[in-house]
Amino acid sequence: MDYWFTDSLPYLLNRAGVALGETFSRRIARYEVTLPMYRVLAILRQTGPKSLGELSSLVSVEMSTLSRMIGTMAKAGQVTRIRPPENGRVVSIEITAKGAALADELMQIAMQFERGILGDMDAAAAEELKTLLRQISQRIDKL
Amino acid sequence: MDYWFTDSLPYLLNRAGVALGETFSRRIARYEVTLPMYRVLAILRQTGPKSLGELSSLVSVEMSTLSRMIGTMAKAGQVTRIRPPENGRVVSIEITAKGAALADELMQIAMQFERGILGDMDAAAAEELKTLLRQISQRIDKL
DNA sequence: CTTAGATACTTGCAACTGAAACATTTGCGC
DNA sequence: GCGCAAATGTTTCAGTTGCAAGTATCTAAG
Repeated sequence: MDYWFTDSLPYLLNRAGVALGETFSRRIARYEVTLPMYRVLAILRQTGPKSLGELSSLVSVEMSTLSRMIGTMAKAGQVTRIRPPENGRVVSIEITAKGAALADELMQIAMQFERGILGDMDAAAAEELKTLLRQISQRIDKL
Repeated sequence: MDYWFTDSLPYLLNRAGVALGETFSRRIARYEVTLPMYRVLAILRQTGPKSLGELSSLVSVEMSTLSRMIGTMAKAGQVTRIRPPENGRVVSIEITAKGAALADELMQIAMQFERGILGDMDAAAAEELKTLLRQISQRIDKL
């Protein structure tokens, strides 16, 4: 056997991803925001309004789940749903001032968190890692 | 702002992980095994019996969830629960012959899958990627 | 030997999720 | 323009999850 499961890419990726997610979730818990919610806020903050479908694929969350999530975020005053007149099927999600402020605060935490993880890791190695991760995502999409 | 969310490590990691997981799940769906179940089978197959707690941390699944999962896997005849006489608190999970055969089959698929993803990627780069992922998991555990 | 506390797992319950059904709007072919 | 298929979200419902409480076993102190 030349295959060792715990050395496989999906295993290592999942392991690191779950660990990162759990730890970061704990760090932002006091803001009453879940990790997927933070992702939505960060993306809206940095790239402007998005439709549900776009958001769904950007944050890797099922549209039905996301629809409900946006509902609670709207109730919390972090985002608003807007039906653009030019296309009544779409729902454009926009971040509010309150949501933007929250996003800024959380992204500060995220920055520190990432520094803590990458830590003394070689900056070039970190960039290489990210490039490989992007390649993997791309490659799977067209698999 | 020197921070770009969609270039952050947790984001890229999650994105790649979800994509990998979804695609692989679809590939093994016809065996009536979920991805976490496959992980359990693969680990038991390659490293022998494990307690629930050990399995839980190895596959990054909550113990309560895992306990129920092992229940359905036991019903399906893939694993057995054993109370070792020397320690009655622990439950030792062992893979059955049927489970082992299934694991072997699924790991073949996983091998092909991984080859498909890494594809033409430089073998050294892939190894580097894995090393970094291991480092990240370790680093978070002691964060 | 008894009992308090720790460990390891299981189960009950409320909350959440995903797939499928539904609703609405748009665009296309005629 | 009219009817129908496709696109986009929302809602429903059955199944799943995670936390907290419960159970069983072990360890150790007195």
